[in-house]
Amino acid sequence: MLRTNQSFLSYLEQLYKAQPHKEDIVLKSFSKGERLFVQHETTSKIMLIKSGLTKCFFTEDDDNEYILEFLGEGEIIGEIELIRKIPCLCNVEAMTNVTVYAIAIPYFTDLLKNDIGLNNLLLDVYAERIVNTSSRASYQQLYTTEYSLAKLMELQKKHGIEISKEEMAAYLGITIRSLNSALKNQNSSTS
Amino acid sequence: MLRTNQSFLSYLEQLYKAQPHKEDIVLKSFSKGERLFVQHETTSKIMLIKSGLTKCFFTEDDDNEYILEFLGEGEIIGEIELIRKIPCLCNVEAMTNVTVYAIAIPYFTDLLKNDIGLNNLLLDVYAERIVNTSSRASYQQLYTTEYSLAKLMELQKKHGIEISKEEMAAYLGITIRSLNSALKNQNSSTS
DNA sequence: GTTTACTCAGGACAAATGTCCTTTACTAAT
DNA sequence: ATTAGTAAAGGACATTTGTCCTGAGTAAAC
Repeated sequence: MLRTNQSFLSYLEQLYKAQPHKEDIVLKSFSKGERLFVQHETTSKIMLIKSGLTKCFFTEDDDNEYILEFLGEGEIIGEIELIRKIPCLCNVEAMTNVTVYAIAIPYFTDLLKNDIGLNNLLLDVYAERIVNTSSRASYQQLYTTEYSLAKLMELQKKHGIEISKEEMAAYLGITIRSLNSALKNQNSSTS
Repeated sequence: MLRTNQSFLSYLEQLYKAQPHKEDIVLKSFSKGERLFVQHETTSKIMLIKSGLTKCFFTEDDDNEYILEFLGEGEIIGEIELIRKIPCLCNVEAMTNVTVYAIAIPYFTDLLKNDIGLNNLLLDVYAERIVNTSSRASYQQLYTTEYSLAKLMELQKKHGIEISKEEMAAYLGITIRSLNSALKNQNSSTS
């Protein structure tokens, strides 16, 4: 739901500091609302979030959004597209101000081929993503909206994150109208 | 939807042949209906499908099934659980007679640590899985059942696979009753 | 041939979700 | 203060999906 990865962050911090000319990995900032990646476009950098919160989402038919995940510190983005040699699968947008390590593609490709440490870190990230995505696909099909909604509210509370109603609906794959109904039901059953 | 991986298959074939005592990788067979993995149980082998077709699915509340994917030749199973150090995430059941390469865990762990070729192959598999799973989660939320159903029927036709109605419903995350309605609608709109 | 048992499709109705539109409330301009 | 504009909430109704159950069709048992 909200993914972070401290070990990947410190791994990259080391690489960043170890650079002689600071040209393969550079720091970049994005303001709230800016897009780090745009669906269907190609990218020239791989990024790893140093601070801040982003959402990763599909847009279908130009208005319908579907949020895949919220990504926080230490999450890497853009490398799947590199590995698969495809344009950006989805949009990544800053929900707060965000700083990232932006990694040059030739440098990253080289790491992929030669650094088993990076490979192991990536495999670990991917394994976790697959577990999460699969479990979520399953329970969004098998359980009620209210269950997923409750989890989302928990997340918001726990991390002090601001998630708009639009974003909640987009994460749950329902309309705002339905979200309002679900929220109403939830309140009436809780109080 | 149906995943296969020829390059991984030939990679493992080579490893299999290269073994001096044939003890780290052994061939195993499963009859139609047998389970290669059982959800929540731990496993002592990683497997790679040499021939046949399997389904990978969650069971919730002991009766409700949700099929994640159909896995064919060259697909590896059980390694995510090893990497994440968790019990089996889901069940894997033979839909036809199946043969697999069964790989000893210490041997596989060693490969993970030292063989960059395996790491690269796995990363490629994972990247594809994440792309597929994400896209699917998205379109199952945003599109109609009929759309997904049409894709499933295509798959069945294209590969000459037998998918029961129960399995279709489990893949689509709907009940058989709803599947019947969807099938009826589909026929009336097609003919 | 009749009966029993089992499977499967679909009818009847309930619950959930979506579409469309009205109401409400708040803000800004005059 | 009045009006107009805008955004959010929810009412009314349609569609989709689910639960429960009936009835048709088939196969096995007697």
